[in-house]
Amino acid sequence: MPRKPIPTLSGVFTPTETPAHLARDVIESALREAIMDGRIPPETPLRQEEIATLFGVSRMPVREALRRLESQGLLHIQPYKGAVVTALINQDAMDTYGVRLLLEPEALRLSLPHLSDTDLAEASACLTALRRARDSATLARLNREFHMALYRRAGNARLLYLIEQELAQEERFLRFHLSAMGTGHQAHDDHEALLDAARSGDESRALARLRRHLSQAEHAIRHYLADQDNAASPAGDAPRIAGESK
Amino acid sequence: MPRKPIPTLSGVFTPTETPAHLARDVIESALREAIMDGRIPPETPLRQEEIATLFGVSRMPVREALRRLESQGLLHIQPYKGAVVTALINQDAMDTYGVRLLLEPEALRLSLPHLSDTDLAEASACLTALRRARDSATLARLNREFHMALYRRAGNARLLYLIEQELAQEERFLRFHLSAMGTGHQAHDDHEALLDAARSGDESRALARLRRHLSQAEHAIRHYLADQDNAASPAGDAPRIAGESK
DNA sequence: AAATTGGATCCTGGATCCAATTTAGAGTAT
DNA sequence: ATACTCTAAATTGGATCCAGGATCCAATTT
Repeated sequence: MPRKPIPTLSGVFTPTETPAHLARDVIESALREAIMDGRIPPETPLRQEEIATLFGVSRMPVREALRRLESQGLLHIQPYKGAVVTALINQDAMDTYGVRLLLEPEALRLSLPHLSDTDLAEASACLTALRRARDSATLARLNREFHMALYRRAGNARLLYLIEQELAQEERFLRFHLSAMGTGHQAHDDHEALLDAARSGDESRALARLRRHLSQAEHAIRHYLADQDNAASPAGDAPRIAGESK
Repeated sequence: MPRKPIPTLSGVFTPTETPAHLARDVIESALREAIMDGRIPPETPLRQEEIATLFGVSRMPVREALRRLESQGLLHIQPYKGAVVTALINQDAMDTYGVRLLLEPEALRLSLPHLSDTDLAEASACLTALRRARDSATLARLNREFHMALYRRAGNARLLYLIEQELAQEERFLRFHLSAMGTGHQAHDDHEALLDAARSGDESRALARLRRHLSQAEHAIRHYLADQDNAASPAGDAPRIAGESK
């Protein structure tokens, strides 16, 4: 009989934390990192006392850190019941691509004329690193960094902030599903073509590449999720989808 | 005589959605309202102790409330220095309009085919209420509600969430400055024309109206802010450029 | 045996106390 | 007078303690 695995926090954090900053900030960023890259999977309940002892502090800074992470959408807190890591909702992932198709081409258009050689070199470095990266976490992170390198000079801080939010969402999603999705080699060609167009400063071609890239990514994920839904019942043990358990 | 049925409690009590008035929640919403209304003007420093005694509680729930308001962008908290109410839209923050020009037309486009008569009636009700509203707070709120009524059926929750964030920013700004800006009669015509186009289902016309509306609003605010800056520093000082200080 | 109830235990919310940091002010020297 | 230093008050950050709600389990009832 399939027991549902209850995630715990054992061995998630390395005990190295240096108190360079305020405790609540250290804890907040540590928890955010851990949630983002999947070391703390969705649905995990976060006990204040447990986290406090893990970091060697009292529950107080933990509480403030949890409060902020809740506002950032990473946690769900219920009164007297505690904090639970937010589930990855498939619909949210799809919605994100709709938003990104609006925001990112505009950011690229604004940024393109101001891109320096250094920016392009950094983007290129991301691609070479992407080629030899193996684990999903690194792949997802490099993917985000590549995109941001191209948008960086857009000059609209609010726009860039929103894009970063969306990319963080995607990064978290990919960290969980990339290995099961079959790498996505076509995304690599898209990236190369996009960088190439950006190098030549060809706005319309770059925008077209970017739009195609995002559309294909959306299509791939949509297919992947549909397959998962179909395979959910007959196949014995498809990769777990967050929120599936009871 | 039929036996009297055994009475039960089903349906006697409304399933109250606010089970417990936690102090931190009460304080959070009270502070948010006060900040949005302008009872607490921008740049005001918020002392934890002062708020705590005002609400008859300790500083603890105040701290958690402040922490969340910070994440919502209404406060700015610095370590050991405390919380100050965030400044309103200024010259640097005008790029929210650039974002809105991307997000809102798309939301309208997606929503337009699914708008029901009820939706249109609600939007219309907002406009009639707008016509007789006098205070800035009501005007600003109705403006937001009118826009959201038209976007409501877009079907992309993430998109709608982002738009609500942007509209909330504008609402707070308008509450403060609408009276000084000269009401904005042209905005009213814009709204009428937009609703009219939405009623007829004419997508291209509705989108054009909306884009024009947003552009004009941006233009009006930009002008207003420029005038304020000039009036603030008559002759002697050069007008402050954002980011110039220090 | 199933359902309801009483209660032990765990966990969170809030209060109070202490430590760390900033800020204001007094005092002194230049 | 101005600038600088040092101290004390004010304010925030964190620890500890207690109260209240949630959850689980045994005891009692039906």
